[in-house]
Amino acid sequence: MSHTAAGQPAGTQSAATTPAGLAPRTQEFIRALGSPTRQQIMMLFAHGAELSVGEVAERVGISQATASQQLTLLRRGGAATSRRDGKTVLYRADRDGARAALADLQSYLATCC
Amino acid sequence: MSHTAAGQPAGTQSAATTPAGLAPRTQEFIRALGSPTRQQIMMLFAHGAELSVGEVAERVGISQATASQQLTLLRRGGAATSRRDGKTVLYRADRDGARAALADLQSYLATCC
DNA sequence: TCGTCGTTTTGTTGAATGACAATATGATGA
DNA sequence: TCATCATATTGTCATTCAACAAAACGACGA
Repeated sequence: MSHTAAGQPAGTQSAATTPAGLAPRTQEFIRALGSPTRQQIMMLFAHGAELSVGEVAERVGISQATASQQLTLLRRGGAATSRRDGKTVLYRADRDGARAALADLQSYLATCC
Repeated sequence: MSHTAAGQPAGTQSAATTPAGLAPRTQEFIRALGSPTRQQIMMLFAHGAELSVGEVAERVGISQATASQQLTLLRRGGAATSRRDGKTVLYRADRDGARAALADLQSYLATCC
């Protein structure tokens, strides 16, 4: 909604030819969301829901090990965050990461369309 | 193994009021952009540039067959469009497709963050 | 028509990925 | 401490994917 700030992809300052490309972390974000399974996982986080690794595994229908693995990828891609609550680890969508990636994507769209 | 649902009830298919998920075409869009090579190709389309399959192949450093293949995926994902100009086929970013995908992504973000 | 150029499709191969089981790590409570 | 539960890691296997070469398709010009 707000295309304020954000501006250029942080960390990429080559302004000579203006590659108008996506920031590396945005590319990783997109890459993280590029998997059907991980997309499915992200869907579970709608409405700010927080879910444990086991719950994600059960709902998606994958083993707990796989869920943990894929959640790690989502976290590294800036699409999800985690916090510990006792024995369990709760994951949810990464608000800031997603907004940053979307803003970058938007600015890219502005250059190519 | 508790089957306790901490968030949404099972059977999230019927989303009458809230989609709470990405549209299939948006998922395909993201999936299309999930490959580093295809991201690289999309970068070439900055500023509305139109390129032939051969030009894309040369700039990215892949064979022409591979370029054609990847461009097809981008087109199917709604990220690029093509038009024939004589013998060559020119590709460019799909303005409408990208905007639709971004809008969907944005609305999803509104629900999950 | 024929030949050529550009693109698409087909078939194949090596690398990356997703999935699982088994094991290790870490945290809580008795 | 020890036992147990939840998660993370390791090792392995099957599938998917990106890339190429070669053949098929399509469009122009001679």
